[in-house]
Amino acid sequence: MALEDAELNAPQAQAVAHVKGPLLVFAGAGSGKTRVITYRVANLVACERVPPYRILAVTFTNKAAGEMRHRLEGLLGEDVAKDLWVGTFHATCAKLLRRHGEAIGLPKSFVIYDTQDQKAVVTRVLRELDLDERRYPPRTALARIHAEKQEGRGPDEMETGSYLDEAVVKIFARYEEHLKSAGAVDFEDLIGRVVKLLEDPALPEGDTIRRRFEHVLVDEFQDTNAMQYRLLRALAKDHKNLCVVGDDDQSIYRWRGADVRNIRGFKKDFPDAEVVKLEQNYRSTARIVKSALAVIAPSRERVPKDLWTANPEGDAIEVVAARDEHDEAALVTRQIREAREAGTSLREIAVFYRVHAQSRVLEEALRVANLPYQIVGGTKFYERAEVKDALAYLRVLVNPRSDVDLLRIVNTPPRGIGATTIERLVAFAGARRIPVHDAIDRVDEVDDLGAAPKKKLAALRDLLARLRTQAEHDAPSIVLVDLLDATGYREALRTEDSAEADARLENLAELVGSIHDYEAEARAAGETPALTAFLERVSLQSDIDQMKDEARVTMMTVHGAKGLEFERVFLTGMEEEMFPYRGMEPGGDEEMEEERRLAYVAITRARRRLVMTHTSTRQIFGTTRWGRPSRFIRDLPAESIVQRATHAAAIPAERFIDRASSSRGLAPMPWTRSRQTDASRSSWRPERPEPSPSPPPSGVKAGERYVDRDFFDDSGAHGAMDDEGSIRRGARVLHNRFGEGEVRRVETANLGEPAVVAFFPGWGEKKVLARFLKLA
DNA sequence: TGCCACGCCCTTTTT
DNA sequence: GGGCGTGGCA
Repeated sequence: MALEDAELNAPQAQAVAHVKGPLLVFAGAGSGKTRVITYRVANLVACERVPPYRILAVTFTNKAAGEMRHRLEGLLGEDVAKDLWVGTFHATCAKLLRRHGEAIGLPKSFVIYDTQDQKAVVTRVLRELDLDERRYPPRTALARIHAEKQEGRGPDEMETGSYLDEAVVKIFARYEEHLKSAGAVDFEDLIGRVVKLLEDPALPEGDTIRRRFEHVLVDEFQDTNAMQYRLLRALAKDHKNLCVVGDDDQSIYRWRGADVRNIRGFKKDFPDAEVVKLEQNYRSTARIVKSALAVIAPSRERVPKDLWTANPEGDAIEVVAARDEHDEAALVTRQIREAREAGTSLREIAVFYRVHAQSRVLEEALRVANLPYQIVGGTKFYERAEVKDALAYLRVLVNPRSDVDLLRIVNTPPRGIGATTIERLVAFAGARRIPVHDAIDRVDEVDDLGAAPKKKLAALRDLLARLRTQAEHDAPSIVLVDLLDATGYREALRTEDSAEADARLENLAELVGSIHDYEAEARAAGETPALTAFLERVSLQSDIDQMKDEARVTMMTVHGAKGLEFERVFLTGMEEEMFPYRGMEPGGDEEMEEERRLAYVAITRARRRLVMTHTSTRQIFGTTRWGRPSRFIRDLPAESIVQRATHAAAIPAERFIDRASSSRGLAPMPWTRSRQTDASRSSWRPERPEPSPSPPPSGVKAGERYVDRDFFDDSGAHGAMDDEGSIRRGARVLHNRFGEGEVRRVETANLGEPAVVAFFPGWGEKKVLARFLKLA
């Protein structure tokens, strides 16, 4: 029976299983946080006889939700687990709104606007209000709107101080109008609308929802924002069975409204809450745990916790200086290869970076070295233009009022409906405050349109009507396939016959595949596949959810790594201004605190081996940055680390000699360990490089610094990589359609994928994506 | 109207 | 480095 499972008897899980009422669990990194929640849920069902459909467990990512569900299936059996409500904040709210949204005027077929869609709305609003896009960048306005909505304020409740604020209020108000008219919601609305349902005493639905859940459990509670917390409190208002699990040291989403005070002040809102601290780390070696603690310790405001581990000391953490990002990538690649040869599975290896922009060079190096990898995040599949186009068609079929979607496809593929026509149509719709689709229905009334455009618009209207009829009875995948043909979308790409078009067709095929997957899952769950459900799933899915458990190296941002763990972790770009990252605006102490917590998260992902790399120079965003080692490196305990430099970093290029002290002949490595004062620790001011002491002769002992020229003799690294038997200039290659050819140039296609220009006899020069080629 | 080329802009993290 | 918008040209 479930309760005999060894996992259920783990001490940390037992500690909280039977507590009633509000419960706060501080779960340190690697202390078995998810286990706490799953055990508690299992216990509620198995021992307390709580019906599974009356338990709600909320997470932040679909992946976390999926994992939790999976574990619960193991503990309780699929039959029982399927009735549990396990999902992300957003997915859970979407589900509730599908059921009860009509009470607050939300149509059943509402669509969810993602960031791109929201930006399109704001851009349109700016035009309508005749505001200059330069003075009021959509991004900024949108950021402001979200910040307000995350606090639960509408345009009327906004506090205004400046002239800019006044404009934002107008934009905000109009933005909301557009969403309402389109039958659309943004991410904030999903939460906000459910809060509205729950808090409005005039609505019976609030009580219905409240009564439905007897127990509410929340994972990663430190990342909740004001509205999410309000939602939780509203849900648990009557029974107070609210169990929150989190770690304030791992709060890394302040920028998106997360408020650490929710977890730090939980006890104030729920004075009778039981508080449990889980401080034993089961995941990492002692050296890794100590290093993580050393990095988080200087944090100014944290709930005191003593993370400890009974695990062995483990290997020293390697801190490696590289010359530049290519040198860094070569080093990482080399170490990954060695790890694989030593028997570590690639699925147990991860490469982290602070920002996506760092991934390209690393990716290139892994690809050339023939090391399989997956990149999590970055340009997302569902955000690719052709995929968005296809989804826009589907969404228009479901909800014709969605202007963003309609305007996206009105002339895609080109069907002779030009900018002028669209402008007049939109003006007509705007003046009457009706959706654009309705304006097309009444196209004859649009006086300033000529006969030809009217005819074309009418043709589009009829096409969409036909497709809509079909969508009512056919399966979503069939609708999509037919739609791509009926609209001429696929044909347009075929005719284009370029590498990019091939890739787009490929992506569309993948989209059809993902609908098939969805349909299979829906049928397995006993549901009829529906377009709305598929679209909702797409809107709420992130790349981290797509992560496959395959034998390949995982590359991701540190944010993406939260909640995951790997045997071996490479933490790259550990330079001041890269990590801690410094964006356009200077950033305050709060942000520095968050960077520190982010570093803590990164370090605690590693089970056994951790390598940190930093470079002297780095090309990023088109310019060169000179970086000094990150302050987080200097916080590491000397006895837990070993420092090295690559060969290239040890013999710096001439241009550095003036900057560093050339007499020593070493790359600048100003990393004498010293405890910083509080003032300099939390400030973004560039610190003075400390003078490097002369390098000591070295063995491989922790705490020492040395340059191992034999080990890191990668001076020929780039040349070596070219010999890996990969596609390069002059190589003979095979293509499905064009046959055998010779590579003329290697380049990066617009889609960010490696592409080559090759000469194929009988076809001439063709640009093709590298993945469609084999070596001849 | 549609295509292409140029130039300008920005540049974190994500449900 | 790259995405996007604009402007000129067919």
